[in-house]
Amino acid sequence: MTKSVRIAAWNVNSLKVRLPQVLRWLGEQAKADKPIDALCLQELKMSDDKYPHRELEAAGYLNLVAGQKTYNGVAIIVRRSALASMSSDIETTFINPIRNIPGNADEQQRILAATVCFSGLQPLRLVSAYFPNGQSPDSDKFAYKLGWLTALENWLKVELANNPRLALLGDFNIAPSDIDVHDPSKWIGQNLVSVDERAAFQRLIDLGLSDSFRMFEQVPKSFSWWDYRMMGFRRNAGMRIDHILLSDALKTKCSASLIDKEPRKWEQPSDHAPIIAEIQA
DNA sequence: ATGGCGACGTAACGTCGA
Repeated sequence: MTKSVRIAAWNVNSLKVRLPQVLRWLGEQAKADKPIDALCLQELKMSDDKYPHRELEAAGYLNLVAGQKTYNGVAIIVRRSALASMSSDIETTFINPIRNIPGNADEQQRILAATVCFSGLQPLRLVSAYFPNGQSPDSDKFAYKLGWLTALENWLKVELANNPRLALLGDFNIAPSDIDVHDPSKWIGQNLVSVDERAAFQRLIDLGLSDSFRMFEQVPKSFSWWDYRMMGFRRNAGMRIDHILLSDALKTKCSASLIDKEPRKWEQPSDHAPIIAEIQA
């Protein structure tokens, strides 16, 4: 019997508001016999003490959290029954956890990494990432974004050497190519698509990471984020800025990569859709 | 069409996201 896991990422834009949808999505995926074994969340917008451990544990998931009030905040959620040993202990489930980029002092909670051992699979190194937005190329926030990207690249080089089976999942706030933008002519040089950001994305690829989504045939105009304004979703005026990057060792094991637009259609949705990659043993 | 939506904090709007 072939063993596989589904790993996913979702920028929920406030877990306080979106918890019911996270639970619904996890439940529907499981019911459809496509359970999510690991879910990396971004933009929790809550401190650690507000995290809904109880509700998610009751649904069968264990949680590692790097929270922050108001902005940012990331988590890794794993399905207990998919683990190699059905632990209920966070310390033994999430091995070698890392919060933030080592050596890069930052108040903003944007990186959470841990190694997880699923039943039937070699250990997986999961990195839940919320890249800075950048606001606009002439802003201080953009300079922060570029500095952060360099720090990430330098850290991941080491992390990949130590953990060959690595997945980087989350909201990259970069549309890697013009086909990831609904109207590229309107976006030339702007935040999310600028030459500097795309060069930084390419440097991550050059470390030995692959954009799992582009390993498979996809329908044109596939996006992961749509502006709440201007009826962005209804017009499919979106961007593909959420990604699952896989190391070479995982790339060969990946059997599917997709964006699930369904939750974006629900009442009071996040502006991002969840993304999924399937990894075979 | 440069604001439009939505969440947050603090208490009727400003700030931020992308």
